[in-house]
Amino acid sequence: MIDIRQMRYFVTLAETLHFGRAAERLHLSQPPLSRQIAALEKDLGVRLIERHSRQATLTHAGSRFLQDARAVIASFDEACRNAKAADRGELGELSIGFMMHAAYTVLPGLARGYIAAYPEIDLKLREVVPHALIGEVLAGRFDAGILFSPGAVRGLEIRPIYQERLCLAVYGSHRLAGRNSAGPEDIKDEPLIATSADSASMIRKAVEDYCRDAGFEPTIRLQAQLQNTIINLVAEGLGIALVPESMRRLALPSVSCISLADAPSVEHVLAWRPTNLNPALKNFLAMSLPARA
Amino acid sequence: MIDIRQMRYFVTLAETLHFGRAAERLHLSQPPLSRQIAALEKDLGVRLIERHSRQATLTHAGSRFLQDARAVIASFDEACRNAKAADRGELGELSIGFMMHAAYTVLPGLARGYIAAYPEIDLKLREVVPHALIGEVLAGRFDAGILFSPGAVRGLEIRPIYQERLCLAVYGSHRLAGRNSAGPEDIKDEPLIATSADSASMIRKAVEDYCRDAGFEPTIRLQAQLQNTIINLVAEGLGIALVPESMRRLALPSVSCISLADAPSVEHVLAWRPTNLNPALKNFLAMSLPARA
DNA sequence: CGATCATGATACCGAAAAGGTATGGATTTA
DNA sequence: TAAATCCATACCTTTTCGGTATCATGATCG
Repeated sequence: MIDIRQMRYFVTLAETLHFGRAAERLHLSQPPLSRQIAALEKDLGVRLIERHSRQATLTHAGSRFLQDARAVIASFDEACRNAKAADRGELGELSIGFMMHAAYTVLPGLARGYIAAYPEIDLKLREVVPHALIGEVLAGRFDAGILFSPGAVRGLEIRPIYQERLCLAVYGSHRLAGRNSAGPEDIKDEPLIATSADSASMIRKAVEDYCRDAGFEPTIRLQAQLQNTIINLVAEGLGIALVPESMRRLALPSVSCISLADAPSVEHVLAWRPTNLNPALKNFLAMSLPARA
Repeated sequence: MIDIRQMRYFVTLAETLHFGRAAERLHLSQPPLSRQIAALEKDLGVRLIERHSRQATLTHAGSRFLQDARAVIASFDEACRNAKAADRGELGELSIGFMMHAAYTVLPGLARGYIAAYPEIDLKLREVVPHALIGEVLAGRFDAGILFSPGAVRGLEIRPIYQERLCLAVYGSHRLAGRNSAGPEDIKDEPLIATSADSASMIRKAVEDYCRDAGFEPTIRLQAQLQNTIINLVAEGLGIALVPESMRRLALPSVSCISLADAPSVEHVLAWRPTNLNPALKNFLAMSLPARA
């Protein structure tokens, strides 16, 4: 049966039009080359090269076959290279699910760095509401997720990549609006706006712990799912809120963010299934280490 | 070394994810398949398939390799098919040089028929002034030429494909203008417009022979290279001319073409080098036979 | 929990194929 | 006409391939 080796032989022969020199270039003696070419022609049922006493010439079929064989060999070699590249995690696909907060903190740098280092990886990024993310990663719909630390989850490996402090968002006419910093005592009797426990429970928990450590229960007036909503409601004067510092970016002019003494913090983590064999994931994880600082 | 056979094995294996069934489909027993896959993986330095006790799964590199291998195999098989098709003259290139007259007679039908029968042949048609055509065919710049019969030419095979009669082109106010037919006696003392001997010598020769057979020498007043020019000069009343009947098509309204008794004729021939090995030429020649009538 | 089954790997053997050396035949060159 | 060039062929050795038999490892089932 015809194989790629015969194609390589033929291409070299076609380039030299000389059995002896082609064989030499192939690190082969001349008779095996003659035989392989003859076998190739026999299997194809087509004469590819015309042997004259002085110099050989390609037949029309041979010259067509030369074109095609070059293309086949190139794609063959590329297939082999691609397999290795895919194995090294330099070629393929990597899908990352992330919660919205990550878009304001670690995601941009991480994605930029990864794309620059692995341009051949098709990086798919999709935002997912935080509480759905763990399930999606577990189900294999994402190679990794960026979310607030959910504690230990069976079947997931988790690594902190970013620690973010909360700050106090107040509306312009609020009594704290001009302050540089605030402490837990300042929010003791303030009605707070917070995320519902099921959407971004880590923030909610951090807020509650912060208040409890100071000896009181927070007064949650309003619950919203999205941080944008919370900021908006603060702007409308319906209450104040503890929000991640990165949310400053989407704070409206009428909202000011005040640093908190001993500010509570929430942790961004990477989560992935340790059984995930996507080689691209390894590189992504390796790259996410230096970015930790 | 990796070869295309291992790729085929791998593709089948990847499609079944089962060594036993893949081997069966390949008309092979299972151990050789296992060994070939192992060898493939070893040569690539990449694990392509994960063996579990219940079912095998592709690694990421394997699934990439599957895509690529399919493409390689397809192009490999196509290269082989193409070589055969090229050898049968169904794929490749065929260049035909033709004199202008052919565009009014045999060329359109021939080209249409050939293109319809051999759509994968890149048919290159180029008009060439008649007296240059023989040289170009001899030099190999055309696979064949369509021209007036030049008699025997060393190194060329020649085959008549069309016999065309000459007719008499006269201007509107000429005394013969109303006639249905004419004979040699009618042009005895007429000043004729003819092609120069070096451009379309066959027509010139046919005209001269026609007159000489009737016992007189033609009076050539004007010589032109192109038939269009001749027709134009006739229209301008500078003389009358014997032109191939197909030239009626480009006759101006003021020119009428009159049939000649015992009309002289010129022969269109195909000319090609018998040493030309282009398989497409054989088919073209075969096809030009039925068109002879 | 042990027997059985399914699945792929390994060991070993004979057949096929590949490459090497020596040489022959045809044609060109000196 | 002798020498040289070039590809084909003959023959041998080595390598590779596929086949059979068998083993190791988990999964399945009574």
